[in-house]
Amino acid sequence: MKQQIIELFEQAVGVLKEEGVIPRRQRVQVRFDHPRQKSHGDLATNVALSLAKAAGLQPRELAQRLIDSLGRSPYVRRVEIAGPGFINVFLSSLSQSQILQQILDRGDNFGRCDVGHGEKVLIEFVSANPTGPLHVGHGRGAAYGDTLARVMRFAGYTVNTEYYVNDAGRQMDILALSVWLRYLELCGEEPTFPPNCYQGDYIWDIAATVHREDGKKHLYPMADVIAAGTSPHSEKALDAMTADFKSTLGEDGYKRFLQAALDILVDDIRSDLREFRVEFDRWFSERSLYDSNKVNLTINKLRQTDYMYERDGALWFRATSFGDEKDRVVVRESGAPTYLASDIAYHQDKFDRGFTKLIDVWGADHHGYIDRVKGTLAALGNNPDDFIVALVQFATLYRGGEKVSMSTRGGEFVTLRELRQEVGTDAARFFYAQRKPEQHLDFDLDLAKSQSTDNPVYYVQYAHARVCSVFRQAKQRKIKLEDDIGSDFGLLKEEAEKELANTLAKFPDIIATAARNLEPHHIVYYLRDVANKLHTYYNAHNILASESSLRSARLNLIRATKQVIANGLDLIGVGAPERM
RNA sequence: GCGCCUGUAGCUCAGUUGGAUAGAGUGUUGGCCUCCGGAGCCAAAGGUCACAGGUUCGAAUCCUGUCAGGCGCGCCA
Repeated sequence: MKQQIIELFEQAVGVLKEEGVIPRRQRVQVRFDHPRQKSHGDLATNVALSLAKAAGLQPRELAQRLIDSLGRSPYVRRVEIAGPGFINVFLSSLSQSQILQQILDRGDNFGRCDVGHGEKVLIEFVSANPTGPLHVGHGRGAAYGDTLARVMRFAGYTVNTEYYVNDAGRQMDILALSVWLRYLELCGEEPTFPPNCYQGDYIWDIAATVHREDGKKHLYPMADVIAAGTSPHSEKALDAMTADFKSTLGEDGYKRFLQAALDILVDDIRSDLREFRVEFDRWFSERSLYDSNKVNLTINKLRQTDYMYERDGALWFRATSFGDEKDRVVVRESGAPTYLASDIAYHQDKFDRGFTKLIDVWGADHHGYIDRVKGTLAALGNNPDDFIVALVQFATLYRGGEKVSMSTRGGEFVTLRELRQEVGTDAARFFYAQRKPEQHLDFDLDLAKSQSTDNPVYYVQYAHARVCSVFRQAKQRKIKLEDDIGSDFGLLKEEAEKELANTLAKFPDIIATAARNLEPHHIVYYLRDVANKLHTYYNAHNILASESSLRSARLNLIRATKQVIANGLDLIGVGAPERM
């Protein structure tokens, strides 16, 4: 509907251009928004204000000229000039009927639009190291990334989602070592377990699996593994330990522990996310980039540019040329590539696969990493603006008004699984979806858990269930619902009905805004608005008790409402229950 | 010290890319079911949009500076 009004005004602008009132070369973007105040009409535009200078006219005068050149439309009841030169448009009741019919016709597809023009987008999110279960911080990234993917798909982008599995590198060595040490304990040994190894109980579970399947096959004396003369607590000593561990067990032994850990941990993460209603199109292995030699190839390509140099035996990327604070090491003095090396290869690979827009969802603590990745991509000849990082701030949990303390280091954190079990997936996803990503999130566990009026999830779901309930009643009273198709929406003259219909009409706009700005939280606020309008209407007017043709129109109005709520909730990964 | 994010009602937060008299939820106070689900509705009260300048028809929004909080500044990821 809004689009049609925009076109109407664009034509009027065209006419004025013909007449020379507006300079022909002037670029004009007609925009309409929904005024806060009802007296300002259904839609309002500021074109006259923004073009006044170029036209050399007073804004109000230009507004009048525009209105004079306006074609007729059955959807427009009247237009007026207001304030400094706004043009307010009042829609006809026909436009209202039109939109309601459209909602019913399009059903699950109502709200779809094409702001994306099919652009190929790759959204990478979560990508937590497979070194333990996901915690509530990952949960926020998961909820945001998944919702964003759904919204962008709905808005006409071709979206793929990926989880980048960091199954290579130093952390993996430490993981495998941690499992082996626990395995030794299961074999009856008493190894010293360094504090910088992984402490979580799940390491025991993995070790137990290997122990059960392989027996004492991998039992070697600890002495072979502890490098002489180093403190067992330093990072360097840990590196020495992992190196000795690998040579002692050999390639096969090492891989046995690593793979056992990866299989269990990645599976666990996958099922955890699935129950959170988050599924990925692809789980991309970091190791595969090494196996296919892509890391080397990409680095060699970079070497051919002026942005790489050697210093202190290491290979550096000249990140400062791209606004980064300092240059960055890509290949260490030891010859081992850094995390950046595989990241360059991975992101270049995304472009190579034909994606033209890359969106990465990262924790806010990684923001210092953006410039260097952007820089490498630019150095490789890509447009750095096609690489977008959405930073997600951490969530702080509150229970009983108290902050729940969390430290990843000691393995003492609230897991996503615990959160799900405590508050449920619906509430958890709804709470995450409420905030824009860069906002700090205070997550009130008691509120999310409460099955009461306080909980905002129920407010929206209740509206949906309520409509379902009316239809159940209608059925019970043997009201013929077949007649509802094609009912006369012109009969809906109550203020509350117009308000509700008007709100429903905004849905496609909300989707477009959410997708364009990568801000799905708009949908949550919108749904609350829809629910409120529905509840208000419901309280003020009796639907089933009204005369049959009016009743039919009213039933279809709330049926359309139910549809919009269901569509919106689905986008944020929350269920729309028929009863509660 | 430098960089990024944040600062809006008692509390938690929106604010449609610069629009008209800044809005929700929650909390407080007061109303509303003989009736389709009261997990609901209506109303009142609550504001120096952190502060100071600037840009213009017009600023919570853009620019500069200051203050406060969070995060980051590794040949870790």
